[in-house]
Amino acid sequence: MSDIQEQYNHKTLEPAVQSFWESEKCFEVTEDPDKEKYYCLSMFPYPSGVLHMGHVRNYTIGDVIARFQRMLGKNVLQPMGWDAFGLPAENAAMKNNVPPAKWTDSNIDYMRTQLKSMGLGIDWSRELATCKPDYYRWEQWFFTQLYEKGLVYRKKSTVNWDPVDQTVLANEQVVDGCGWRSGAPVEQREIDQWFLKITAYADELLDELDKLPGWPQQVRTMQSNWIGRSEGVELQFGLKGRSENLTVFTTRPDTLMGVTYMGLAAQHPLVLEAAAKNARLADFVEECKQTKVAEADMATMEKKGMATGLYAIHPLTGQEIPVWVANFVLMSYGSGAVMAVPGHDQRDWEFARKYHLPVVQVIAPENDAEINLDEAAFTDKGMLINSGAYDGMRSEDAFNAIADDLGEREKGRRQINYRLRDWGVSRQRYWGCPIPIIYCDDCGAVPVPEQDLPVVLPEEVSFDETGGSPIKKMPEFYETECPACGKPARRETDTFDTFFESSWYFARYACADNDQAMLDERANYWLPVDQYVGGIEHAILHLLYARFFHKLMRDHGMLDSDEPFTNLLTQGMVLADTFYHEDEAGGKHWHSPADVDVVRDDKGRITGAKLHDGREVIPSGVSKMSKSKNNGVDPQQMIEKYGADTLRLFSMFAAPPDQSMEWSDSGVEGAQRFLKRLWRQVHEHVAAGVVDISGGFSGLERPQRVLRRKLHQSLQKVTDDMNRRHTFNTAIAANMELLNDLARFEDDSDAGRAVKQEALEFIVLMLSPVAPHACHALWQALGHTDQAVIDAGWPEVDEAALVQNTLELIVQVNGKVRGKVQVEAGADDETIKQTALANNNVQRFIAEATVRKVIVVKGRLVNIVAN
RNA sequence: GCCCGGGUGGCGAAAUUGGUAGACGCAAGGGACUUAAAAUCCCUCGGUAGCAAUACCGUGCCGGUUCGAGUCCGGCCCCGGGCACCA
Repeated sequence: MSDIQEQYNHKTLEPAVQSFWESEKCFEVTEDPDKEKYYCLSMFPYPSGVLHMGHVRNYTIGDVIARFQRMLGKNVLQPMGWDAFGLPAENAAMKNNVPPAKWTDSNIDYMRTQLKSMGLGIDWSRELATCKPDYYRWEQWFFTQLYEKGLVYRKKSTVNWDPVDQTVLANEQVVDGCGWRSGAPVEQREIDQWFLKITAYADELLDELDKLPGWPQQVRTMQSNWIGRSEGVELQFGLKGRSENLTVFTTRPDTLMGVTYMGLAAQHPLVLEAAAKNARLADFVEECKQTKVAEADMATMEKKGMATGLYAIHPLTGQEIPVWVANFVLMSYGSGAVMAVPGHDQRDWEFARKYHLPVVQVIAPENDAEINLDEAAFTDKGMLINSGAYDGMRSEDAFNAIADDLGEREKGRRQINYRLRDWGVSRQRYWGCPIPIIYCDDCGAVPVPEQDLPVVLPEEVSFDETGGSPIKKMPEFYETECPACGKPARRETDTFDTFFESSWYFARYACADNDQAMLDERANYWLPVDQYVGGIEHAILHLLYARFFHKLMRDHGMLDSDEPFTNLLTQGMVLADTFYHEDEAGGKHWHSPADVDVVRDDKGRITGAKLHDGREVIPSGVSKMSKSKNNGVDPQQMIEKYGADTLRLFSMFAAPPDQSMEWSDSGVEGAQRFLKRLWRQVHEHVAAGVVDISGGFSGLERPQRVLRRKLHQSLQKVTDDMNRRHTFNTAIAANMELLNDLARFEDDSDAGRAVKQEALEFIVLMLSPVAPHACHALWQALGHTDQAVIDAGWPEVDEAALVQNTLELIVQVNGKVRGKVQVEAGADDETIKQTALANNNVQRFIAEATVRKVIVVKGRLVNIVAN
């Protein structure tokens, strides 16, 4: 690496620097008690085939942070692996007739070379793939441990069923209510599935959100709302002529006297019993099954119901209340029954209006506000009316009085409820980790004993056209013996939700080579992850499951920490322009931005767009890069054309990491222009010899002092941007500004060249996390031939260089800027006031008025209030 | 429908704790260099008026708090993410 290239050429530079890092094992790390550790983790990719720009953005952010922390002297771990189980492999298997394992393996091989060409500082010795038995055996083992602890159970739950293909469909595979392959309307079907008791950890998962100041507030809020802790009352309504009760939960017991009907889920046993004797009700129950199992669909569908003929008994008044079946009540949440208060709940109100059920007001506003229950429900708290003994109480007092009265009569009790539901982990799919359970006619469900693990997923399989899981049709897989009694038994053919694998991979990286245990003491050295980086779309599910799993592993004695990720950065999406043309039938055909030239007017506004062959297409704004809009940009082509440094620089410069980022070809060219300009300026400087600046700076002339002050101010800002704010776009902009100043700084004196040497060195150091290949070479060019830039420390601010003698202040009159004044740095408020009032333009605005007040904001501005 | 974000020049954005709105970059226009092109360098660049100094308007919409609001508060509109089987 001694030959310095005069011309910037990423094609020779980048592979050379990458092989230096590889041969020197620069990023392979071990536990070092003498150094502060820093674990920087990016969400691992699904091996879909090729890297996309979302990956590039994610891994560049992670790499910039990792490299910056390394320059701060920390022992930095940055690992990588593959979230390798999942649905796309099965789809590809059917489309291309290749087994998912083979498809996945070759995707991993290709994507690994792509990642390496990005120049990421990754410790590849820890690489893992979740589809390998040496990984998933441990989650099978852990599942059996959780089973023994009672944290795992089996219950019926609802899935999307394709009645033609006779398979379970993922929500994604249901398009407009029909199976995407068969086109048949989907039905809900209840099947036995395995669940993890995440609700047992609901309180801790909620409370510890407050102990995660390094997480974005929006993610904490979303998780908090998802867990949805609410305090209310669980109460029983009797049933006329029957012995059983209906149990419901309400957060508004103060409205109990306003209950006018009850709602039951279509799958509720009482409804099914009634439907057996009532054909119309049976038809309605069938109709309720014709819906996709997704909350958004449930919430937006037309609310429908039907009377069951049953009557509930009000627990306090003894009044008879009609029991309805309602399609929006779900059997799988709570008890499958709700009490309806149409006067004070909007959904109940709409249902009541539709079916002419009575609406009773039992809460009145505490102020004299007018309300009209013919227009909408009144959902605020207030004063009780029409509620017998409770009349005149405020909602809060009535809550307690009614809860107490229900308690005394043994009809109810206070209860904490969660919106969070237990985690269903069963999937009726092939390409996943087999659930280690054996079903025996005599012994029931028996966990696979430790010595028989792993249950290996057969990899030589073929799919039929229905897309059903091949192992469900493979007796050689599912026929086995009961581990308890030895009789013939059947192996579970469902696999785990792929969130299972991604819930603990961050811990496995610490000890991926251990074939004796899931985790070892090295996990406690590296965990918790200091910085986690990934897409905002994972704000709830993945991050909540990973937090839950971490606590499970802690409570199993494998980890000491309470939370897996100390700091979280949620990156925004990558967007690009879209273009289409319409065919005669009105169908849209999307064209890749790479095939389109935009047409602009003389102000640069886009007025139209044309394909390279001249055909007109319609610009349709920006949206997330996707196959459906054909607006993806291939990172590999970008790396070949411009180099990894340019691609990294552009993706960090175009927007702050947590915002969405718009792709721009000319923006990429701008990034390359800047790198070339830096390259040229460094080489022009060193052509006259490198300068030794170890002796420090003294006796500088004013322009030299000004440049040096700007340099150290910029360093201060960039350090804060990199460390605290993670606004890499403004860190890069500050370096661009510096380089602009430096280009204008023409001073070939010894002192001038020393100032320039320092500035160039700092710029190279500050940019090296973003553009590590170019900065590696430039650091050598600047005379550091015995030290790689990754081993150079982050530069330090010279406080003496920051000192400023005069300050420029803004002068406002009534909040509007009217002038600028120069004052001595130490000037007192009175001097500042007088200087401001003396300003010519300021005088114009206060001459005719009386000065009422003068506000001096130190170091910033003076505001003169006058009228 | 529910939860969470976002909306600033022609475009991506900046303004960090309520204190100069538009840093930095892209696009565009003008110029230098060149036989020419590319590359590079210099200048202009929110709108209106003005030779200019400067003035008025301007951060999705309506209202409020404040000496001062892109930033805080209330109400709306639009766009995006998530909603438990895409990952």
